[in-house]
Amino acid sequence: MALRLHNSLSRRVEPFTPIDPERVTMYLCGPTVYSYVHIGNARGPVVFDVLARLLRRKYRKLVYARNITDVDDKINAAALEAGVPIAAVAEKYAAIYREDMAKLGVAPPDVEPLATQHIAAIVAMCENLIASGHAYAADGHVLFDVAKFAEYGRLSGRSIDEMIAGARIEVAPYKRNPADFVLWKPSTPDLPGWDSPWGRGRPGWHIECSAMAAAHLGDVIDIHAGGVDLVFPHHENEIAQSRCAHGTQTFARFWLHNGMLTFDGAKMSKSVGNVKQLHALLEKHPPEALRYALLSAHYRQPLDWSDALIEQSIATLDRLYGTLRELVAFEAASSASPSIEAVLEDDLNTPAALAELNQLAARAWNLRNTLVHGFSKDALKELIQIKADLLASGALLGLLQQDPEAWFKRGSEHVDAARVESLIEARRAARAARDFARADAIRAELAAMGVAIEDGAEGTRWRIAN
RNA sequence: GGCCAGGUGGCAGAGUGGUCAUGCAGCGGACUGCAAAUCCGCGUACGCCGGUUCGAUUCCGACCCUGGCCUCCA
Repeated sequence: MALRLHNSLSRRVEPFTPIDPERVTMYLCGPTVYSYVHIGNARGPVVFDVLARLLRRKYRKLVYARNITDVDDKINAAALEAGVPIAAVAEKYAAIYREDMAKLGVAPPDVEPLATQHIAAIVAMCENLIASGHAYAADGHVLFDVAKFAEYGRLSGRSIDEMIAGARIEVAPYKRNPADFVLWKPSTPDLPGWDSPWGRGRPGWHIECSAMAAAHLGDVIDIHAGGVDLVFPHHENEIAQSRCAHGTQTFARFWLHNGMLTFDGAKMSKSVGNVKQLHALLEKHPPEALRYALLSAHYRQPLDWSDALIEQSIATLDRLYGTLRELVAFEAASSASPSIEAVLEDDLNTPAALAELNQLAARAWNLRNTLVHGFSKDALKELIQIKADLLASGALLGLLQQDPEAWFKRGSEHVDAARVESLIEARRAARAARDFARADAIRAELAAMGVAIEDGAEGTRWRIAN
């Protein structure tokens, strides 16, 4: 089956074909590193990580770029407030971002460009746009002249007239047109700045992405992704800058936009104040459950974040890892082609993929039970195939890759395993002696330690209680 | 106000013109000393009103409601 993706440019699902199948290019707008990100900020990186995994299976080479915006007014403000150098703020939160993404199972992108390392390219792009008449310098600023780009507004489906009519911000006097946006702006001595033909200054946000995408992926890229809240103005502006600077008919052939995470009935955002910080959630909950939760809805749909969603994700992973735990004795077959690939190729339908994952696990469980009751060559053959499929499907989603025991004993560093084992042995002895009061007392003691026990045919095993 | 998405069973959430999503929770049963875990079984879901159709949750139209963008934002 062929990969099909929803393209925001056409507002429909289209067959995806890269310009160069030997080198597929994808860009995702990364974070501005001025503070901790919230869980909503992780949705794009997670769902497009699944897309990256899919593309790597299908094509020989993918170049996936996810930038870091390390020059921004918010960073300046955070540094001022903390009384530390601006670069220190950016470096600190960029490092935390990388760590937290790794915990979520997000594979690092092929390139992670920093805005501050592309200043020369940004300045060159501004000069280029001025030379071609698409931008103008005014009052230390460089502005993009939206009237010079006929297709401005096409992605977001709005006209320049509407934008002007709906403008709620005060229009700066140096703008020719209220919709013109900043490519370069002046800096004061206390703020980061670089020398330029227009004086010492710093880049506007939109042009950073255009410059970094061009530097690492080329003038025309296959896929550009980001949150749906970036469609306007950020992505609209990127298209305008890139196409005009490069003289191309296309900037990104496919525009992919993930829906918003909501919380308390509204989009999760710092300005609304209804945020759940990713870093804090990772300390409280199994990271894999957070990833599962983020994949539980289709990426273009809104997803309401809640404790119940996390609990449900943990419960489902318990079941899946519980099945895998029963299958450790069976060696998985090799070179599996994940059966969930087909649904993922249908515009990244991760909920359907998760449903298939559960069905695979159920099938594996049945086969395992069949084998327990009597050896069957066919059942064994199918089981090792399904186990391989389950693991390969999980790998495509970035799930189920840990040792099942590690899942059930996560966070058990605080538990004295030797003591748990000796209590389990004492309980076994009490039960053998039919001293159930003592056996139950031991079970209660274990529960107080945060340990849950499961009696099985082969004895008792333990796990960390949810 | 303009432009976009949506409204599916207790909850989360796919999908489809006419059998089944899937998961969580719940209920009943098996197993267990009792639990837990596991297994088996169960529940007349598609916002509202019209239309098209032999048949619509699925297509069309109106209406109601929710969310997003229009300003920083994943």
